[in-house]
Amino acid sequence: MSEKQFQDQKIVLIDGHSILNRAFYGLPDLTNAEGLHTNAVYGFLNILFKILDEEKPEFLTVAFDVHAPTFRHEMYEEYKGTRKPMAEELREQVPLMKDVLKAMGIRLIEKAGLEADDLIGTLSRRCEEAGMDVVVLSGDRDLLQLATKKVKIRIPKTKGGRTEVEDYLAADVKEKYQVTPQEFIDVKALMGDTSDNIPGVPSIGEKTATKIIVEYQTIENAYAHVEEIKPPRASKALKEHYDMARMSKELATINVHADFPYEVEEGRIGNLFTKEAYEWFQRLQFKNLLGKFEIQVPANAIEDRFRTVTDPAEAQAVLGRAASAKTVGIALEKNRENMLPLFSMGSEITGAAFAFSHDGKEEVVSILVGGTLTAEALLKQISALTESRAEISMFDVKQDMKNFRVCRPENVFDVHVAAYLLNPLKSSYEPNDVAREYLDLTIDGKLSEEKKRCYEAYTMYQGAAILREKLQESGMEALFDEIEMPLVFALFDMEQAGVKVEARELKAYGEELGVQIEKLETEIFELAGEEFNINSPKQLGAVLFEHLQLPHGKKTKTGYSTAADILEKLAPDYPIVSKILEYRQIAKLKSTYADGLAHFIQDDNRIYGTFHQTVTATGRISSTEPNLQNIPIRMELGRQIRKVFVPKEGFQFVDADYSQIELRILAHCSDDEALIQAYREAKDIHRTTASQVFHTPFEEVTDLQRRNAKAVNFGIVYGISSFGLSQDLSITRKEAAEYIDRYFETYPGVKKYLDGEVAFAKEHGYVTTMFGRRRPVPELSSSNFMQRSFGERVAMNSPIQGAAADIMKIAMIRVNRRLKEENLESRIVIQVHDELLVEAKNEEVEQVKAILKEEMEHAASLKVPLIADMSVGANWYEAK
DNA sequence: TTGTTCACG
DNA sequence: ACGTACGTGAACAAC
Repeated sequence: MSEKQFQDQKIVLIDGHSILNRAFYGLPDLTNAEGLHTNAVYGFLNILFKILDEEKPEFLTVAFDVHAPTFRHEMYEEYKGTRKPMAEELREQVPLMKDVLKAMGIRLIEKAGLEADDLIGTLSRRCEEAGMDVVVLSGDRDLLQLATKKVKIRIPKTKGGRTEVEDYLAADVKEKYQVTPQEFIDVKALMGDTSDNIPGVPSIGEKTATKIIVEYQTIENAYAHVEEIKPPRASKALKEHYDMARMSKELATINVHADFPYEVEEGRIGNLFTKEAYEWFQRLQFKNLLGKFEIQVPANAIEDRFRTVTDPAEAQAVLGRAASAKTVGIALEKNRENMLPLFSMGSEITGAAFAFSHDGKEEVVSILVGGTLTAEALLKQISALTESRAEISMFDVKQDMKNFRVCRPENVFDVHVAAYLLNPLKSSYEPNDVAREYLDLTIDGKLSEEKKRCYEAYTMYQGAAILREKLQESGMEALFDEIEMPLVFALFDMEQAGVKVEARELKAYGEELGVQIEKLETEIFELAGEEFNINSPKQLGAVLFEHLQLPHGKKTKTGYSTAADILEKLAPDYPIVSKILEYRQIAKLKSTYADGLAHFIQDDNRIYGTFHQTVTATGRISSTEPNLQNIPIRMELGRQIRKVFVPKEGFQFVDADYSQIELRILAHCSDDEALIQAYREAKDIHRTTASQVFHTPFEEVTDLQRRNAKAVNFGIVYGISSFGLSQDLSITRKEAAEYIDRYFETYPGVKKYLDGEVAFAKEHGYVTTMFGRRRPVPELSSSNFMQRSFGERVAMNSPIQGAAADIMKIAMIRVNRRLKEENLESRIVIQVHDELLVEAKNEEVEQVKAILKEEMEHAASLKVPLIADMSVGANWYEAK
């Protein structure tokens, strides 16, 4: 190696086994489709890319021991005599790792008779002498002895799921361990290291070892002054075991003068993202990492068929052919970030891709706005296409409607919604996920925008047929066609309507809360005798349960629980606790509702929230930005906020909510005679249950008995457990179990039904609602008791909660349709699971009430009556 | 980002 | 012996 040839260039040296080991224990078990374990390889690559990104080195080499070492973790277990089975899952990833690194063209080094430590030590020394900057990556602190001014040791640590890296130059070692890297060896020689089979000197630990070396630098020098060493215990130990210390030092010293051939140039980093690497990443299903590849290896030849068109006449011709196709996949691109719904007409289309089959030939065309083709013209052409008889397949139709007002309910297929129905448990349904999962088409890598759009359109085109078939196979085609797709448009209308909010009154309400908060704060600090952040569970826990010594209840992972149910038990005895509860309540109202809602009020005094159709596991709708489904009602102070939700001038609110829809569904599905009878006779169901469960005449049921029975009824719907019920009612588990037993004696059909659902779920892996909606229950096959119990509760709850959601969706579609067909100006503005809020024109109120009642009560025909209660008011508070 | 708390059905 | 009621979303603190 010629002198200073590589001056100021940088090399990264990696301790292969050690990093692989770290990655393995830092990540949950991952396997690819073939069942290969991949977590260690995946973790290694992530750390590798992170380091390369930060260091930007010219050279890279990964060192391995020739024989896979017994991993540190296992040796420790062995030493403790509690050895666990060999981590075969890790062992099998070693050759895999090497293959992947080779595919990326990375220099590997391993030498019989030399440990990776020695290879790295020697290389780091040689490279430093060649004038290079050296970065050593290892999970092992032994390598700290290699640190110099130019050799940086980097040690990745997994901290709460994320990897952080500790960096050590020579000075950093000194700072942290009080000794130089060279002296670090001597410290270790004294203290020993069981995991590395370094004996050390008995009775000398880290503290004493460090003290001795700080004073004497080496064990040899320490031995020369052995009589002076304090404490006497250490002095004696060193005198007796000096040989051991010398031997330990030898063992602990990394050889930096090993003899093996190596040319720096061999480690030069080339293109890591080779075709071979891409294939490996695909096989191992590292889809996040595929994005790093510049080159796209086409999964098949479709990309060759992509075309880009910018000429208006040609665009017209393409869309003309599309209009006569059976199905057209469309992907639209807009210019600006999503606008507020009210002004969304301002979004401009910048391009669109279309995929379809014409005369037996597939076309995938990207049309670009610009030059002679205007946004307006393109949008017009697209509108004409959506008016044709072709089935239009898109992703997230509601969003495209907001941007461009395209599509008709009659001929549209929303891939997003279809993918959700097929598996409602996923957290996202990106077009690329759909392509990979259903079309076996991996779309990754850095692609031009046009190509991305082509792929998306192609996915929509192919996806429509494939997803439809899957929906049909799983009995959800009618649910999709008759409920979910029409609902897209009902939700769109609802979002467009928005809801009016009195901004000034909301502000006044918030200010009033602010005054109360300040007052409470002062009082709490007074009672606590100190000031602290009441919003911090950690600080609050410290004040209550440590400083003030209040009896604490259960603990959370991070400390004492300060949840309301714990504090409520203390409130009667400690005034500070009830003040805190009050503070919490009011602070929540101010931050989340008063201040939170104010953000969303537009210039027209309306709030336009988003209602999501593809979020919940059960089929319910969810609401965000803001969440309009959790506006306070239970407590009077919070309930006041509903007064700021108002209908516009000349309108009133009509609110309609289902009466106990879930219990009625339970009655229907379980076919339980007594429950059906009770509902048919329009009896007070909680009182009836109380009367039966507590063997008390109907007329003599006490309020407490009724309240308890109500909790049991709720519990049944949630998938009852005696523990849950006992918590809710503050009774013993035994008593709760008795309530449940008596409930099931009263309603044997319910017991049979719930058991049946669990059995079905165990056999098939999913449950369904009466409308065919599925929810997978993977937890049921878990070996973990907790998980499995959760699965059982889910199996009992989902068919009921899901059916209620289905029924409400049907009602919404029909109500919305009738409001429009009957040319009314009234609109649904909010849905809260079993409740619809309608902004109704004064003259239309009676008609709206009739429509709501009729459509809600007849949305499904059950064995018991379905009842919806109506109420009219000048704000949401009054209309409830 | 993750955990805790709490608002709703 | 385990440690829970079912389904959501937002604010805040702390890592």
